[in-house]
Amino acid sequence: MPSPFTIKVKKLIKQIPAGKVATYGLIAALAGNPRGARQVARILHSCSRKDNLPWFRVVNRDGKISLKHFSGYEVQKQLLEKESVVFTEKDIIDFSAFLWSPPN
DNA sequence: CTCGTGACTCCCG
DNA sequence: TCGGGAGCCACGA
Repeated sequence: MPSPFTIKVKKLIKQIPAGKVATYGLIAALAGNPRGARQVARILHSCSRKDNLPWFRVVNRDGKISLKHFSGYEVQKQLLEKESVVFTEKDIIDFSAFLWSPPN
């Protein structure tokens, strides 16, 4: 039985539409735990495997991919670009255009 | 039950 | 401006 926090995180992630991204901190805050950004990351890692979550739509607060090259970085970038998310030359996502705004 | 481990973030030199 | 250190807390072994 997963904690309520985990449940909410999963639901929120699933609500992110294609072509948009969210930050770990945002998801954590919406799930009721502003300090749980790391847990979001962990949940993504362990749960995306069985729940088919769009983990690639979550990036760190800089709008950058947290993964290291050749450890999923390239894959995530490709998946996002496929959904028309644009990266700058420094591999940063423009939040003013692609940050997901959660419904009330 | 206890312990180690992070796809993070904030704070301070 | 930039880098390092510490806090945070859920999950799996």
